[in-house]
Amino acid sequence: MGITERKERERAEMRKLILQAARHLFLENGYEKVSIRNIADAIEYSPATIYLYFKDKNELLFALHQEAFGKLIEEFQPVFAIKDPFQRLTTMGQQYIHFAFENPELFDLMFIMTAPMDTLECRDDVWDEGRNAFGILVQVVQECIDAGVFKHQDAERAALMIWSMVHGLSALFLRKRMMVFSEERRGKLMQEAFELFSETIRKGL
Amino acid sequence: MGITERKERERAEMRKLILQAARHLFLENGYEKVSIRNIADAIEYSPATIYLYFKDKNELLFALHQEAFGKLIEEFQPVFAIKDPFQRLTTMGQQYIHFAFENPELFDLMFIMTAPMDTLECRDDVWDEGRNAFGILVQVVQECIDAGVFKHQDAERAALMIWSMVHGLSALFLRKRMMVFSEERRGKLMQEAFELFSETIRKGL
DNA sequence: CTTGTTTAATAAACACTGTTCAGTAAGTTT
DNA sequence: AAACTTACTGAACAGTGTTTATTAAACAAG
Repeated sequence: MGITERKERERAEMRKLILQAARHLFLENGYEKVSIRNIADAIEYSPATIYLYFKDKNELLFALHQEAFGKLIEEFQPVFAIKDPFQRLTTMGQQYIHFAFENPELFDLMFIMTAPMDTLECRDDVWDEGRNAFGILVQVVQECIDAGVFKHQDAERAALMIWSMVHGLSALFLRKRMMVFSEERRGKLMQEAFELFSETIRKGL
Repeated sequence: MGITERKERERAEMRKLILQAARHLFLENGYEKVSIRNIADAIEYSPATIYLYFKDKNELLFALHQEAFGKLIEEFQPVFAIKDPFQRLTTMGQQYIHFAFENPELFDLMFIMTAPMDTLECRDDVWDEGRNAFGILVQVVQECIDAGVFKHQDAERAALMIWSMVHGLSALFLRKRMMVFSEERRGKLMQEAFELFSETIRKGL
């Protein structure tokens, strides 16, 4: 009876179709302007159909959020080829910021919006995507410790500190709080702040 | 002719009444669940009336955002009494995080939501509130430099680095990204990360 | 005091939103 | 061929921000 399997396949394909349309609209117009009806129109189905494949909009956003983590980790791959552990770490930080700049909507979904997190919370699940990505950072920090670049011994603590700095810089920018600086200075100042941070932890951590 | 002045006074009072109701509902139920109709109901006016006093919802949010900066700076006052400049700085950082924890909705309005910033952007104004608050930080950092605590000489650059770290920690928590850690460890780990940062800049900046 | 004019407030509508549910039509099983 | 299951949808519900024509009150001028 390959029939149940075919149905399952069709179901998975429909989910993919919905996500594909959602992703497209999302990246094109930004989250705020994408409604279930828009997605339904794009795939030429009724809005109600989407609810047969996703519990609600948050679950759909969560699925996109998962996808986005795949993309981030993919883009992280080149840094693992860098030999020097400290340079591996700083390049990773720069990559995080770069990802935020180049994929503002995805970054939002991954690290700023609460909506996708609510699906996790209501079924009190763990945030695997975040855990894994953070795990990578912890490992790179650990390698810096092992190489004697950092004197401090708690990799997780240090990783959280680094993540916070790099995330803060990105989030303040994306949420338009870099408006304290003139448009011309903004980019340079952010780059300088990041470099200052790198130097500071190299000397002081 | 005190008549135009009275009208102006009445107008200001109405604005205050709207903001008061909005603030109340906002803090009670969170931004997402407060509609113009809710506010109108609370003050027993028609929804359309609100549009006679605020261009749109964003402008209303911007007004609340301004208020919130007043509260933050008010709560900053005690730190200026601290003599040691470095301790003044670290206490300021802790105060920022504390404010985010205790006033999540206000913090959101001030530093995370884009909506209130959009009113500034569309009338290409400057973000005075952010400028002033950041200015305070820059000054405290400058005092650390002057006292010889930091070797690095660019106060603004250092201030942006510090703001980013402290903001990142707060924002990641408020937007539920501390879910990478178990509920028990969360608070302690954040505190430790902040202290590690303080130590690191004391030694390395 | 009665005009004419300005102002403040509103009811109603517009074009949306996420979500639910009864009903239909096709696919599958007996 | 009849019974059952599944996939899908139209229509509705209860909300959202915002605009506009209309009304009623406050004010100014003759």
